[in-house]
Amino acid sequence: MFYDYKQIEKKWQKHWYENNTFAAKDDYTLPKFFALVEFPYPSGQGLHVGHPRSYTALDIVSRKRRLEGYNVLYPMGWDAFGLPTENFAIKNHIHPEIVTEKNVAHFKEQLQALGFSFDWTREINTTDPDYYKWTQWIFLQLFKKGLAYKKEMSVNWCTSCKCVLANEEVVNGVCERCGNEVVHKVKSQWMLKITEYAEKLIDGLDDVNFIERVKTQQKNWIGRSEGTQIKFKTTLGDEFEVFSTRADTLFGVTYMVISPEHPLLEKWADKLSNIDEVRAYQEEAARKSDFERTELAKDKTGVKLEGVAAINPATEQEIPIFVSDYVLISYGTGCVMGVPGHDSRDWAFARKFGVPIIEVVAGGDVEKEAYTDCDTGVMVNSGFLNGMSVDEAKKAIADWLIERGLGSKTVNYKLRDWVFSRQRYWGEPIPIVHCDKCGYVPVPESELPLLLPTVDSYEPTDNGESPLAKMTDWVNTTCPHCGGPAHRETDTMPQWAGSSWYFLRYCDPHNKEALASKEALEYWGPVDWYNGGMEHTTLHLLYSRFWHHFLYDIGIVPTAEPYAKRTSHGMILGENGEKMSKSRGNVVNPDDIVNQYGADTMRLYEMFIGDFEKAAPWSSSSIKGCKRFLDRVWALNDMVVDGDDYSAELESDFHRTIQKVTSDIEELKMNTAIAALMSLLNGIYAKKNVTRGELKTFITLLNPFAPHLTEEMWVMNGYDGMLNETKWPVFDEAKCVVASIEIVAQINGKIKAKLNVPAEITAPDAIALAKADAAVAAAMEGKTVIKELYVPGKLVNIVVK
RNA sequence: GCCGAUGUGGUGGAAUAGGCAGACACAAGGGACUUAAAAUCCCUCGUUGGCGACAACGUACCGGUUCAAGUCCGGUCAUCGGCACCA
Repeated sequence: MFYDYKQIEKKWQKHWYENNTFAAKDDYTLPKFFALVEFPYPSGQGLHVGHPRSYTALDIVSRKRRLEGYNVLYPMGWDAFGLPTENFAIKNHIHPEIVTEKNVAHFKEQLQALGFSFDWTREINTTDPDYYKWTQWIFLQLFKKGLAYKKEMSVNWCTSCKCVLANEEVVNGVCERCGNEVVHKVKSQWMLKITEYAEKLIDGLDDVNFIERVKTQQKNWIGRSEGTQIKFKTTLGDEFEVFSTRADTLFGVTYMVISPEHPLLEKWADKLSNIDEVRAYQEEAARKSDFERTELAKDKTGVKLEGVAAINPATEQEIPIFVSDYVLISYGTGCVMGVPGHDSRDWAFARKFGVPIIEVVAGGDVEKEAYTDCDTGVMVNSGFLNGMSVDEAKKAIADWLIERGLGSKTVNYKLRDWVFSRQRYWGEPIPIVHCDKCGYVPVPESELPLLLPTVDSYEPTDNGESPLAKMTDWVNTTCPHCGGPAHRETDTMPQWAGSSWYFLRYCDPHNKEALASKEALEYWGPVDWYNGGMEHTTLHLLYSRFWHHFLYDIGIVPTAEPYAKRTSHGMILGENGEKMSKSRGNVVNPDDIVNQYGADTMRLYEMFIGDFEKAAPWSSSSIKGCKRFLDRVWALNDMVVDGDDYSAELESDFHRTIQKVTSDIEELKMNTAIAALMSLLNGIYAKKNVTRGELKTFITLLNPFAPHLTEEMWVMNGYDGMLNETKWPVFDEAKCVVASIEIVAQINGKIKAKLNVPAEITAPDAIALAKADAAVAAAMEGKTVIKELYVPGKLVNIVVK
């Protein structure tokens, strides 16, 4: 009988949705499993075939865990604030709320058409005031603890989005989203002190089960480096500090460099005879965009300060000070010591500006290039450090500096504080009021949510203010503290705000009193398994870990780390092996696939496509194999014979397949799990019939992958209850082995024969059997046996000469 | 430049802990069924040589360890991802 996937899939999707079949239970005594996938941004383009790769994988894990008796929470929601919706609204003069609503409805329909077992009773939306009330509440807690602060600073400004960007959103000097130029602009911005959590965010990685590349990427991004902070006196009688990881090279310091933005330049201004030249250089540096700084900056520029010099504390010699933009104001102290002999940037600078190069670590040729090796060199020209290794010298010089009050051990991070303001409309209003008398005052918690007002135009202003700034009725308010006139903050939060805690809301999504009840958070937290894209490693994943650590510190959540386990899926590429994009014309639309092959085939194919963690190109012909497999499964309906047991010829195959599918799913090796099921099906076909017991196990194993087809077959064949309520099959280890196995006989590692032997055969018997084989005997003819070995279940190898 | 990953047939990819390389599929070729096509079913399918049972070679490249290497070690090349003047 023909398998009508369109009708069958729709039927079950409706049934599951109307009956809340996959709703998590509120019974907190059951063993729990919280599976999480990144909730989508509901764009106008609809679902991408990349989304279902992640969603299907954890859907499979969730469905299996339910059959194993877990209380599973597998939720879904909408990360709906954000620029594309706002830009669409500007262009078409439609309120972003209406656009969002429409997009969400479309996404939801598409997700349901794929048969995911999401708990739709817990659906959330970051733009819902009942939700963003708590986003604002968390911000206020950060503010109260001094972790949210406003700062006049140079920010990344996207000229096209007319909006500031976080450092993480600037890619190769251009805007991550639109690809347009990013320039520096001094603006007053809300900042979150993520740097205060740098250490905890590194240490926390030891307590979680994240795939290694996520851990290393986060560690590199945070960029911890240990070194020494060293004081240098100047000829003007004052002093300044530098940070160095190579304090051992102090005797080789022949100049200093300070960043063009450094405040010391102002302090020294009237003492500098070439101040005009310095000012011109500062202006030039400020004009450079990030793109110019990173792409064109390999050639060193700079100006020597006339009228001030530094004193090397080790040699007590005067050394020149330069200003140069290769030193960043935002890292370390904004000043560095120049060691041209042992740092390639300093070497290039020294060569260009004629600064002497001194060798202090022997082993290279500092006339030709900087010698940066720390492992093998020996200290020279370095007074009391001479003869030491680099490591010994680092310790000795640090002690020497500390004793004299000239230095301290310091740790620096590449991580910067998080720029949290956006001059845009479609985001959570920042719940702060500015009062001339009282400064920045939080909106009282009782007044949350601070609703986003309706505006006439969503267009950002050219002077860089949010469209909210034009809403004077809304902006002008009274100070919650003194009652005097005050105005509201008009910047909104970045898109990352709502997604930094959304998983907590799933635990208790309708709670009016708290972001979630304590009991719910204690039962469900932490997320047991979180799968998502690598592109979120240094953004969403880091931000949400930061917020969760903070919420832990103020006693809201039960663990410091939000996610016990993190895995990552590879991208699905276009058929030509390139990234899918409209401009390349290689986009595959999930709706078309569901229409043509059905959801079960789509799910199966996305899991069979290859290694889950690797990128894989879409293939419109390979998917046919998956459809063919499901058609063959359906055809089992006509092959059923009585019998609750496995047939003798397939018994061990069944046990081994259960074993393999069970473990493969947990390791996200879906492709080999499916291959095992295909092999088993081929075995059933060879036998030409299937017992009721065999069919039951087979469709239960296949159920997480192809839930509609298997549920229908379950009902058709009259098994008890529903398939989604049955038990996951168990295997018997003893029955996984077969009585007779095939081993190979090798001479000097080359295969000469294949032998059928009993599984329990002893080594001497196996070797004797091998020797009895004609081909083996022929190969041994006239040779001396040196060694004989038997690898149980695998092979016999006879070494001869 | 630094950090990480990857490299296997025409294609996607398999191969616990070093033990039959190419599972499972796709594509291709041949055959059956059919008026025909689609669908389905059966066979072949790493390369070279041979009519042939068979032999030699083969997991990016060079070398090493081992009875045995896709897998371990040293080096080289290529591709992808991340970071990139971070002192």
